Amino acid sequence: MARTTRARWIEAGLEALAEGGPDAVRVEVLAAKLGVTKGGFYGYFDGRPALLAEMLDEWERRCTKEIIAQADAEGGDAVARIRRVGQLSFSEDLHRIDLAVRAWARHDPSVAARLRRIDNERMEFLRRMFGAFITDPDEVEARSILAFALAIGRHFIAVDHPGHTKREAIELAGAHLLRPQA
Amino acid sequence: MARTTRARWIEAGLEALAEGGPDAVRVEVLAAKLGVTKGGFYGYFDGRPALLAEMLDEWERRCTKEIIAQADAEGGDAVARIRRVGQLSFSEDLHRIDLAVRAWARHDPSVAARLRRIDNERMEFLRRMFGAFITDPDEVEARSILAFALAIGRHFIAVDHPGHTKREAIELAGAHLLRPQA
DNA sequence: CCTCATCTATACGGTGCCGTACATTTCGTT
DNA sequence: AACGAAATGTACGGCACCGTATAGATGAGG
Repeated sequence: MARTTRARWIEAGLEALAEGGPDAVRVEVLAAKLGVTKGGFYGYFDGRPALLAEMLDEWERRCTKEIIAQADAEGGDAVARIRRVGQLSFSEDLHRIDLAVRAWARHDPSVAARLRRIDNERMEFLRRMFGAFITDPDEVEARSILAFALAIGRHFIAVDHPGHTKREAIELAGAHLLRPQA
Repeated sequence: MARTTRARWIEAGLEALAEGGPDAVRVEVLAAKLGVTKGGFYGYFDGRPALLAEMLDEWERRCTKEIIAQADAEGGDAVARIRRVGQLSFSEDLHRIDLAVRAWARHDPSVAARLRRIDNERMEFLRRMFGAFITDPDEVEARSILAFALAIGRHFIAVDHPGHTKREAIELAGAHLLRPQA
């Protein structure tokens, strides 16, 4: 049994969310993508809103559990850990969903509330890391925000960097933030 | 005549876009909001896609013409001008549309192309301004990106700042970027 | 092999929206 | 005041999707 499991619906939902935002998460469209009809869907979920809620649960789970734990566990100095978070927590695969959730949160308070929990955890992590080599708390806060804003903002900004690849340009900004305190 | 002008449809469209994204721009909904039926709409526009295109035209016009010109015109030193751009170009009213366009651009290449034009202009402005008191071009690029990312990213991040208001925290980050070169 | 629970396909009515066709109102012009 | 163009209202067919009902397929356990 469980030929089209609950998890597969959620996965397909997250994929659609990443691709086209919450409005692209349509039951019949997901069914088609899964190669079935929507017949079974309503056995698993109490309608479309229920699916959206469970998608958010799943997203939240992935963010909290897997990411920061992993980054913390592997050790290394503060700079190395920030770098790793910049590549894990903000890794491509998860990021597509993440960015879609952020856009979604801008006009849905309940999503915004969930995002706030996640973001506060990430921000706390950044503060700890910057705090490891910077003493001035205002400076820690400033760099933490800038690092966060860079990680998110870069995906919403469409600029060319004459003389650099986009990646190099972002690296430049990252290096600026990781510099020892003046 | 022109009781419900072309401009009113576009304005309502931009408002809906800011509020709920491109999927919220529905002809019949806008009509209701304008207190008319959709009867007249198709006299002005060649369907919904045409309205979306013209909305983008209007947004683009507002960004380019009015903003940077105004910021440049008023003069002042580089720091003052960056600050002004941080409050004009990134002013609340325009920003709501701006952010919606950014989210939109992530899954619509034609929108992304328009955004790229706009963002390159803004980035050029930032480079000029930072270039006025920083010599190292890599440093200029780094700070420009960070400033841009902060201006955009802060609206997609939902963090609390213990001991600060959000505004104060952003100010901290801004001050960090505007500091004279080490 | 048969049976029952589980999952799926099909069919249906309802809703919100698109775009068109045409009738109707409104207002400047004569 | 009457005309005609511009703007609007009304009505229609179509589409995509939701959620429900029900019948059929499928696979585990006897």
